Amino acid sequence: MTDTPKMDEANAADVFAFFTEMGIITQLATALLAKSLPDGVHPSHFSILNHLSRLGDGKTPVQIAGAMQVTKTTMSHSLKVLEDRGFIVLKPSPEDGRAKQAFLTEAGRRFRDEAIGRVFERFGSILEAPHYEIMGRIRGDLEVIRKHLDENR
Amino acid sequence: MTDTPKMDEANAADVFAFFTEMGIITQLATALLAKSLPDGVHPSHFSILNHLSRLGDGKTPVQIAGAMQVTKTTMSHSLKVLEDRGFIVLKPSPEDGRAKQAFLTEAGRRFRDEAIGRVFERFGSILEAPHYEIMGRIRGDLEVIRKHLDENR
DNA sequence: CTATATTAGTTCGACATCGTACTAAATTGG
DNA sequence: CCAATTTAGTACGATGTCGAACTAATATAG
Repeated sequence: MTDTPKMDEANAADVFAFFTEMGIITQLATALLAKSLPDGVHPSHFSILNHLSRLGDGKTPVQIAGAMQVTKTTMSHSLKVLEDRGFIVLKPSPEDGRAKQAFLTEAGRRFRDEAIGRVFERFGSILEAPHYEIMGRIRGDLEVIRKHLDENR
Repeated sequence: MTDTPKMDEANAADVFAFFTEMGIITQLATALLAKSLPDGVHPSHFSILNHLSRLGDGKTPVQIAGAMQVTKTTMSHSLKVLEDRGFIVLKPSPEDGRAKQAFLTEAGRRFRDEAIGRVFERFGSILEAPHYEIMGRIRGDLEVIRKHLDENR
């Protein structure tokens, strides 16, 4: 009576279809985002800039890596790219000798603001009212799934 | 009066949250899938085997690439990996001199069947009734979004 | 029919991402 | 306090993915 609800064939098909759908949507959206960005700026780079802009800079690479759900190895590489482009600067943390902190430069902030304009424009020209409705409506459901997966990885 | 519904700041936040949520879920699910597979077998490889098993083999690389939403370059590489592992064989198409066809080998079929067992086991041990309910319920909504993005890329 | 355009697949170079292994700094336990 | 452990970041190699350019085969147009 205390059985964990087993995944049967019926569920399995739904689960599979669900994650497939998720993957394809993510991939299409990422491609769309990539089209809105100048050559050489990867969507992941934009995400980092956007993260620093929205939630404040001064974060450490490990913190950003955690937020972006990538390994610190990847973040180390991405931050180097952003630094080479002059969009961020990395300073040693005054509080922790091991850590660094990432700060947006003026150029980085400007780039992010301009890019987000183009991103909104492109997505806005494609999405229509029913899609906004769906996105708003199922957001809570997605959050439930995401949190559960995150807690059980 | 015929304005395309503009994306305003309110929508924008929802849209952003939506795609962020989608990306994270996809990434967590992919990581979970990767954990269910033996070393050296990438989730994308498994997806190809699964596709051939579910929808029938004999498909051309371009067809598979379309279904998996990757470029034919990527598919060419992936199929080579699968062929090297003895999971598929590529034969020239008898109907089109340019094309090839991918067929599952016995080993490939066996591998897929065993892998999907482990995948179901792992996902089944994590997902619970409410999650199945959500997945089934919002599947149609996701399909709407996916189709629309697919038609407008 | 023949020239042109399209399509299937590969090759090549670039790059994001990851896992492993390493160094240095901080934290914890005895 | 000191040793052992944990944590932040980097270096390196492997691999999945992509875009551009190419070849060969098919389809189309005149």
